[in-house]
Amino acid sequence: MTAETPSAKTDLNAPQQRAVSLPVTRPPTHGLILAGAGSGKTRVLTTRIAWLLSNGWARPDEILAVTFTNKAAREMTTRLAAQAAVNPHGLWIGTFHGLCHRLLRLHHRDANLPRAFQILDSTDQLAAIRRLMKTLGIDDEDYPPRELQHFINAHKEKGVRADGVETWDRISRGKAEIYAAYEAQCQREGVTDFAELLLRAHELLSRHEPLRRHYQERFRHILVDEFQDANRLQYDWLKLLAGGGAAVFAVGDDDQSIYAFRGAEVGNMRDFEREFADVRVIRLEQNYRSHGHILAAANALIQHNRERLGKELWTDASEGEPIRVYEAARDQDEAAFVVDEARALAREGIRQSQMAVLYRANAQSRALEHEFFARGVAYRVYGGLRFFERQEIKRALAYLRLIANPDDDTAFLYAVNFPARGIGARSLENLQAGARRMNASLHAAVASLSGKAAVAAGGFVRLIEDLRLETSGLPLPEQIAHVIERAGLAGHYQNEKDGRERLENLDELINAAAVFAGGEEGRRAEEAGGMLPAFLGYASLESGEHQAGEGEEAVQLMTVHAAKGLEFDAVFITGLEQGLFPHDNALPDARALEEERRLMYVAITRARRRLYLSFTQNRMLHGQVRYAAPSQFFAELPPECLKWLTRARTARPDAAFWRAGLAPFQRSAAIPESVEPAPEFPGGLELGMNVRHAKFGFGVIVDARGSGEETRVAVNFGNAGIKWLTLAYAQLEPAS
DNA sequence: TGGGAGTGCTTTTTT
DNA sequence: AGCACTCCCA
Repeated sequence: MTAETPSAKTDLNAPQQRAVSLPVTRPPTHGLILAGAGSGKTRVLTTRIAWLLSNGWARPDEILAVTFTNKAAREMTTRLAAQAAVNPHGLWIGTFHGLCHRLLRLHHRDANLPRAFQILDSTDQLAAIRRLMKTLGIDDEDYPPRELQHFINAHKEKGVRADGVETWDRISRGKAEIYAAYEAQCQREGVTDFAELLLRAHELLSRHEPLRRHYQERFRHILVDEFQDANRLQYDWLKLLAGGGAAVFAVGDDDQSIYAFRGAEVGNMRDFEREFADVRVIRLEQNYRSHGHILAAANALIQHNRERLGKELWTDASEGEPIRVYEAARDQDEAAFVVDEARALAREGIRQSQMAVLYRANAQSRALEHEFFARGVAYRVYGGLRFFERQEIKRALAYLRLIANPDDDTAFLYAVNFPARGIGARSLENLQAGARRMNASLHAAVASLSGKAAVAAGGFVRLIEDLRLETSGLPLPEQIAHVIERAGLAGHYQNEKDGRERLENLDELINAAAVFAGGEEGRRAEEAGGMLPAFLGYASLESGEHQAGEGEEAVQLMTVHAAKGLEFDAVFITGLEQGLFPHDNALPDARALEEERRLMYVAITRARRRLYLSFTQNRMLHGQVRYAAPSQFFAELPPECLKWLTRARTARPDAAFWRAGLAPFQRSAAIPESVEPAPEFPGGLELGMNVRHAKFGFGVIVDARGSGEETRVAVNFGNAGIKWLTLAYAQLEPAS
């Protein structure tokens, strides 16, 4: 039976074939593969690698494959391993950050880093900045730490050190000074942050000629996934590495660029074409994933963007089912709808793990989770609170970090008085002052204390020293288990009322360490002689999501960002309300709005067969009820692709309506809580209807309370805000 | 010093 | 709503 069918799945189409077998020449021919959603991008990448290897064009160690997320790197490794005759172990496959980390560990001396240097995650980084400002005595009113964090990272991502920052006034000079002080602090403590990994690795290679030559000559083929997400520094890093004549094979889709907010520059794709001598551009436009209606909707939507390289997806597949649209009164109802449908789909034979519920922001998951849980439908949430970011995990890691590197002040402060050992704020202030005087770490400054504080802090220093001695030579999981016990974390959480789950997580940490130590990275670290630092690095770079529950049969809940690169039989895109998706922050900015639209494009193209779009009239967010009109994206989708499960919103707001300044996601005036929601209200009006008011102009009815003559309605008038009006007096007219 | 109550801020997205 | 942070009392 199967032998008769031409196996479209294993054969490549013509452009794919051209990409995979792009000739290997000298000087090199580079490839820029513009690969639309669902056009077989990952397959082209992995097949290209297999092709290079099996035809003898390259040895495994001559290949470098870079991705942006750990998930993508794992995926690529798995798919390569599945291709016969390819042993993925010799290859360097990883994220930009992971590879730079690896490079820096190997050459920490040349990079001017201590052997056991650590990586601050964004929370740690913010804490470090706050601490720094305190030491410097800088008011955080003048310089909000978050802003500084962004300032520092943005500059690092452009490859700019503190001494290269352009300043023009007092504030910018101040920021540059703090940046410089932050660099010095990190250097003294032996820590890096995410952006530092890239910048440091770039500097290492650009300054150290023999090393640069070594890697330039080693990597003959550099393959890049999701190239549209590269920031300036990452692009420069590639350019540097490829400078010795390596062939670059970059795959990307400008329509799926959704990380401009953190520095990704789609412009890199144009620069690449210009700056690399011989670049072949190949477009992959045939979509193998989605049914016709879904693809048509995606195409129509993205056409509203102006800044595009131009590309239109097409498919052989039939139109398939229409996209179902559902309007709910509130977020709970939306969640109930999703769960109902998920169950129905399961009865039709779609596996739960093949269903995804997507949302714009993590905060939206709560209502959904609640409903899934209450109805006993298996689900799994990605993102949100990551494993390695949990409080108890960070506490345990802080002790481990101190064992590896006692100068890590961030870790010191996180561990020193937890569990409580009588080292309070006062002692710590003294300690920090001492450290500053001595220009030394807190750990080193403990000797400068006197009195009771000296005893307590000295005890802590001794504890760290003891832990180091007691665990040295032990296998990693046992080291961690010992630290958890001996540092008092286990005891502390045993006594805490909801400490059970935390203890379980700590066990999970030991587990994760065992897995790490047994895996390839662990083996590599073993050889390099630094298992603990390597594991700590891994913990910083890896969110730890795949640790538990991977591959379980459950409905997948995640943000749209997290869904990029994945595909599902059935997809629910929820919270399609103006102000939420697209998000408020993006509305005034045309470029940001285009990014929101690309995000929506990514969301739509995740679906193979079935797609649901849903929105609510009001939603509980940040503890407040907010009201909204349907997302403007509804007006950008072809009506013939949509099937409204609730009353069709024919009165779609047109462009002029939005321009009129309706800001539909504004905070409401207080709801009259005591009054029941209106069951119905007179005058031919209803919820969601566009109306006109003599004084306030156009608006949308977003809520109604009371009955009969007492009926009051909340109308969102955009700039004028939300007003509660008594229907009997307000003289509202329906408007289209 | 440490815990409990009170206050204000968050949340867009992630390595 | 939840969380971090501050303030106040045992």
